[in-house]
Amino acid sequence: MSAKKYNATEREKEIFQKWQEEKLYRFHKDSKKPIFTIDTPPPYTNAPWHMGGAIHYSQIDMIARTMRMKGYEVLFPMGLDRNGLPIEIQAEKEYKIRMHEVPREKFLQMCKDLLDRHGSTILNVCYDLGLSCDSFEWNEVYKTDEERYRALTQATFIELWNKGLIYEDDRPNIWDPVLQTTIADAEVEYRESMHTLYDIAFQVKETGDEIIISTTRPELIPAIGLVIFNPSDDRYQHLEGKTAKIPLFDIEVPIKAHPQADMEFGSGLVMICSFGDMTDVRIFRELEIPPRYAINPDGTMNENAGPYKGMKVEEARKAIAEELEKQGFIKGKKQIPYRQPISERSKTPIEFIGMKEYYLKQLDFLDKLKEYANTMKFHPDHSRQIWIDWLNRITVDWPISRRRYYGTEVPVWYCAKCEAPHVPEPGKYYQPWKDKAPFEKCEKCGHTEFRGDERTFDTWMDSSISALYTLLHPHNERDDEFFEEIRKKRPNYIADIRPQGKDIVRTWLHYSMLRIEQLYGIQCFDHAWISGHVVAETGEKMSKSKGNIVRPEPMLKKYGGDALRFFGALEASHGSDVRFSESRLAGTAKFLNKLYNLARFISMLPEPKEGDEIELLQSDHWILEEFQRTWTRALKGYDDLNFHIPARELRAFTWDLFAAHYVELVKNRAYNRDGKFTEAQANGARKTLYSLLNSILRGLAPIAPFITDYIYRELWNESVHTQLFPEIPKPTEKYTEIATFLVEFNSLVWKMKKENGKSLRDPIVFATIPRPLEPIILDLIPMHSIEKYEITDTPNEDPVALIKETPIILKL
RNA sequence: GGGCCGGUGGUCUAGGGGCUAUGACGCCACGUUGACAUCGUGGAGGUCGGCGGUUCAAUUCCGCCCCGGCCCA
Repeated sequence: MSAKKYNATEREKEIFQKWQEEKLYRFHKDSKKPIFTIDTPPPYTNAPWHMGGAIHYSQIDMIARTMRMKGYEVLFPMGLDRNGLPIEIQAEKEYKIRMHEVPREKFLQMCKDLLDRHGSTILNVCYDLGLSCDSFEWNEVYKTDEERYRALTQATFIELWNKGLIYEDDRPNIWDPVLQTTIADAEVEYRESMHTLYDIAFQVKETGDEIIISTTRPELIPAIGLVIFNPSDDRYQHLEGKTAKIPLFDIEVPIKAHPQADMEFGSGLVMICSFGDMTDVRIFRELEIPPRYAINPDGTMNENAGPYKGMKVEEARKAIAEELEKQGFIKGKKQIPYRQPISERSKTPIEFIGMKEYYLKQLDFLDKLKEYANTMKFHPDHSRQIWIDWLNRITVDWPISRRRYYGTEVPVWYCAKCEAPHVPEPGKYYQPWKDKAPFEKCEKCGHTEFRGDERTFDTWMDSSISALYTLLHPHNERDDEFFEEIRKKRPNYIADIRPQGKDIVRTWLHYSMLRIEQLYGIQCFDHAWISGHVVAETGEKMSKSKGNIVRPEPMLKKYGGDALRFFGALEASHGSDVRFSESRLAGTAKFLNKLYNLARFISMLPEPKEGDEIELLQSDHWILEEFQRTWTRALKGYDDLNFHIPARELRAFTWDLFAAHYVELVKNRAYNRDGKFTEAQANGARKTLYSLLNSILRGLAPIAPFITDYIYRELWNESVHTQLFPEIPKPTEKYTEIATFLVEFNSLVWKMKKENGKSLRDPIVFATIPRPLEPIILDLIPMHSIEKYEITDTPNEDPVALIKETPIILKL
């Protein structure tokens, strides 16, 4: 360790290489240690990461390393998520095509090419961060679009099919007109914007009275099914059972009282159409009114819209509003804020359209899941509520089929004659849109020809079994024996922990819990570790449109993986968002340099060997006790998987107390050039320095794995990552006063010498030293070159006042 | 409208009934002290979002309000 500076990026590359060669993080399934399994989120491969991905995954790595240092054999796989809509959208953009207009095979290839391109960019960041996934060394990174994985998705589908949990139904679904597919309610988000609210005049057929109905969507007038008012709305009681005549279109619909009508909204009369929103869907179903669609799946108006047929929804809205206005039906217009439901995939407004789709039952499982929401451990605990809130608002089963190409195929064939559905044996990967049906003849009618289903699954059907896949394939090879064993060891859950972002609780976490409950009747996870977002320094989301995206690569190049990891640990108080700031990142790099130089100093001293005489002085006992206190707090943070605490505690101890005061205090003794101390006493200081450095390195290893390993190997020829956390006795609480007094005393001495233009080595002729520092007097005297001193007491028992009032007299 | 999280020096943040309110970044001044200028020492900078309440004592607990973020109607 001769270099004055620690060149992080250079060293880190070498160290990572060494880890690979040594297969340091290999998961040994036959290990005697208890096993801990992590369901690593396979990052989605449609775009490179911003800082968020880098920080998030380095924290997940801290979980793995923490558990290893606690004595567990850790299964920490790595995968790449490659299925589903996001990559399809990316491909459409990149190649400027529409999926449905390209041959299926060709489109699949386009997606694959893009996925391969982005995948390696992400993995390179993982290497630079020093992630300790087994997969890196063995080229075992799994991909959710490989045959093995898709075969498992299909096998679980078939199993649930056989259990009767899957059904097909033709009902209004949330429809993305741009992507031309059904989506799930978990894939809907909202965009707040101003919309025009039109007050439209309808006529009561029986009386000829005019009634006013307010709507933001006049284009849905041809799809109207009925008009409702609130049962307790006195203004409209007389309308019950009457009929409304619709302007422009020759339609008459009933008027009814219904509690869904909001008396405060517009006139209090509401038109119910097929379909404007989920409420419309519910009311149509409840009152058994046949739907009258006005919008086609491609987002244009159909023949029910009469002259507006063929127009896009927005065009029709405008045209119909204009016509209503022209004919005098518009009685009022105003701009109102409106939360428009949009597809989180295409970011465009959704419609409700009837389609035959497959559904996975989830309503029947909500009670059980709510139970799990209470028994599963959440980090931080309050993130539990995110899932509970979602569980409480689920009202429909999960539509799982998608009219898209790049995904796991729905493994169903239909009899070409009687349409009876057939599912194959689980275990193989099926592509019904191109494979020959694996059936001789129809079970129902005996016909021998089949038609394969052309749809794929919602990509969460794949992602929601990642915990299962990684346990069944501990090295990305099927291993049923291992799976059976681990199932026996932990009868109540599948994987130990799911780390993930808070934004996908209602999807990834929810669906994972649902699937494993359906397949095995148990919790998927013992722990859910939910992290916040990494946002820009201003607190805003990082987004392309704002142009505030920070890529991790340049930061890694400049400051190194340890610094970025340490920054993440320091800034992410558990569960809260992290504001990225380059200047503070640079600040953590400084600490790593400090740690390096501290180690460099210690390494220049001889390390006492076994058999050497060693005498610890009270200074040594004091700093050991201080570390005990620090480590107790740090370990508590590790126990909670809240890395902010050990990062903060260990940095403060290492820099502000150990390096700044203890090292200065015992320097003379450790060198012992003038022989003022016995060799045993000198060894006491050296021993303490070495043993504390050792503990600090092990304590920091999960957070800064590169530099701690580099130093540890230099000094002890072993990897820090095969060690355990320090075993430290409970703090003795014997020297609780020294730190405060020492810091204060040193500060005073340094200040006085400085004010008097003296060098720190210049002697102090006479000093009075407060009583609490008496135990460390042997080191304190040479530290400040004190020639004569006196110990002073003070009548005041308050330690703070004591320092102030104790006359520390210094004569220079 | 409801829920959750948060509001602490210029910026970011720790803490949590009584210490002189923590640390980082930035700023100012000085400085080669046997590991370290990615350093050291010293310094300036805060009515801990607002208003009430509980208490001998509130930045901390309670209520209301304001502001920000996220989620949901």
